Amino acid sequence: MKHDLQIAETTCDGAQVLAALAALANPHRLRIVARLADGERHYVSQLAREIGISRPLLHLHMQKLLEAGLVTSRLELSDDGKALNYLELAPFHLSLTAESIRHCVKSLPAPGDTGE
Amino acid sequence: MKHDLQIAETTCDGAQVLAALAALANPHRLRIVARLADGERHYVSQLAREIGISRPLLHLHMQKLLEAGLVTSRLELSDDGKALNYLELAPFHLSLTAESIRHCVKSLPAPGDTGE
DNA sequence: TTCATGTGTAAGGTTTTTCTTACGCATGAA
DNA sequence: TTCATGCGTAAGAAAAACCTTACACATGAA
Repeated sequence: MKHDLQIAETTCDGAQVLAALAALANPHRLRIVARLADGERHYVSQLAREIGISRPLLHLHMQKLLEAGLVTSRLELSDDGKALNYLELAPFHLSLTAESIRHCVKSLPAPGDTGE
Repeated sequence: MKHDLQIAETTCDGAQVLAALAALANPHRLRIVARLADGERHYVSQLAREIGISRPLLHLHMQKLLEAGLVTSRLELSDDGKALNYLELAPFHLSLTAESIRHCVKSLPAPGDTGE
């Protein structure tokens, strides 16, 4: 069985939780995720039109979702030879509670720490 | 029975979800929440010392948590007459999935909309 | 070739967030 | 009074996020 990206439950990597939160804390990116969850397949130019934002802007937001691991991308060749970049949701479940936060904050680098 | 601030499950106010995400998407604020969940009571000057940040900085982050409704504050008078501002966690449960996001994005104002 | 489609990214400006320093005001104790 | 504690907030710098415009490259079709 394939597991979802279970965030903040058992694994509890503070940095990962933080990345997911930052990635989702934006209206455009929430809309992107929402679209990608509608059962259809979407490539980036198409998705940009659907959401009503420019392609470079979508690319920027897409990048954050990719880096957080919430979205994956796959380049495909269409029938007429165009290279289409299809986006897919990485199934995730972010479950946050004061208690779960208390737990996963322990794995956060200290305030002045650079993580080295 | 008193309910938690159930975010993104049934209520699904897009703006509220967004506010909660933005409020939590910061390492200092995660630490604040974590501290407030340790069972002790904390007033702001004390909390700032515990976390290791300046009081004005804590005040700033505190503000975001207050506005998102994740934290409440209550002014109390100590035995020696000082006014202490005690912070408390509003019990919350943020459960986010692609599907739940798809649902609550519907209640988000349109991209160019100012919400009026 | 020219056009319409797709891909990416760099440069620059605006806006927001983040943080520090410096105020001002109140209290009780020394 | 002076000091240590608590409270809040304003002003300005620094950093990060956000967004637009413009570029470069590829393909198939007209």
